[in-house]
Amino acid sequence: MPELPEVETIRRSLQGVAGRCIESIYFSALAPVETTTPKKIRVALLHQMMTAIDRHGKYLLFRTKSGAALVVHLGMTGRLHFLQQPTPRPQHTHLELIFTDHSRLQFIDARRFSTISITQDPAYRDNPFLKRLGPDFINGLVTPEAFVSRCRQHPGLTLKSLTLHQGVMAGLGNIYACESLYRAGLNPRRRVKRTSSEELKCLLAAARDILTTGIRQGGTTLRDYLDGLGNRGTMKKYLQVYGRDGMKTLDGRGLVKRIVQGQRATFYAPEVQK
DNA sequence: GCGATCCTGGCC
DNA sequence: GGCCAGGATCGC
Repeated sequence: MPELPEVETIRRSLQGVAGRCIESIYFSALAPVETTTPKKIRVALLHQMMTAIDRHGKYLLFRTKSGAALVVHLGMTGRLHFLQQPTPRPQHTHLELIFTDHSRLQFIDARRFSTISITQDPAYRDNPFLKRLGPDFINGLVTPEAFVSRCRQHPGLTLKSLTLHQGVMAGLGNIYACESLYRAGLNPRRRVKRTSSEELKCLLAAARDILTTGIRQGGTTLRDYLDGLGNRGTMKKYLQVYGRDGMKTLDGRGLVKRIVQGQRATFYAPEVQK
C-alpha cells in the first residue's frame, strides 16, 4: 500500500535511473496500461534518455529528454526494482525498461490495481489521472487558508473520506489518513461541515508532520512494501493507531477501535478523537 | 455521497 | 474454502 512516504522513498531510491537511455521495453500481456497502449508508450519512450523522476501524490513520473513522462501508480501491491544487470523477471512483471548499459527497471504487480500511463504535457491536461489530483501534501504550495477552502467544497464528506480524496489533496492513503486524524484529535466520522477552520488547519499540519516522519523513516513496511533497491521502511514502529484494534495507542492515551467506513478499515481512538 | 467493483496472495 | 487487504473509478 504505497502512500506518499513510500512513493517518495521509492523515488529517491531510483535516482540512478536518471541519465540512462532506454534501449528496449518489455510488456506483459496483462500490463495495467490505462488510457493508452503499449505501442504508444514504446513510441514515447524508446531510445529516450531519462532525465528525472518526479512524484505527485502517489504517482511517479519518469521524465525523458523529449518532454514525455511515464506515469506509474503502484496501487496496492505494485513494486519497482532497479537492477544493475539482467535478472529473471519475477512473476507478475508487467513492464521492464532495459537501458543501454544493461541496467533495468522492473515493474511488478500481482493484483494489477496499479496503472501505467503517459503524459506529454507539463500541466498534466492530457493525463486523466494526474489532471484530477489536488496539490501534493508535501510539495504542494497550499496555505492553510487555501486548504480550508478546498475542504469546504465537500461539506458532506466525513473527515476520513476527505483525507483520502486525492482531488482535495494528494498523497494520503489509509495508514497515514488514520494517523493524521489521530494526531489532529479529530474523529474520522465527523463531517467537514461540522469541523471548524482551525481544526482543518490542524489536520493539514498533522498530515504534513506524519508524512514527513514517514519519509524520514523510509515508509511503512507492513508486509509487502520495499523501495526500488529492496530496502524496508521503519515507520511501523511510530504508528499510533493503524493495525492496533483492541490495543492501546502507541502513546497510551486511548484504546484503538476498528470501524469500517466505505468498505475500508478505519482505526481510531474514540477517547482522544472528538 | 455511497457502494460495488476490479484483482490475487496470504492466512485462518 | 473463504475472507481480507484497499486505491480509484463508475453508476446510482
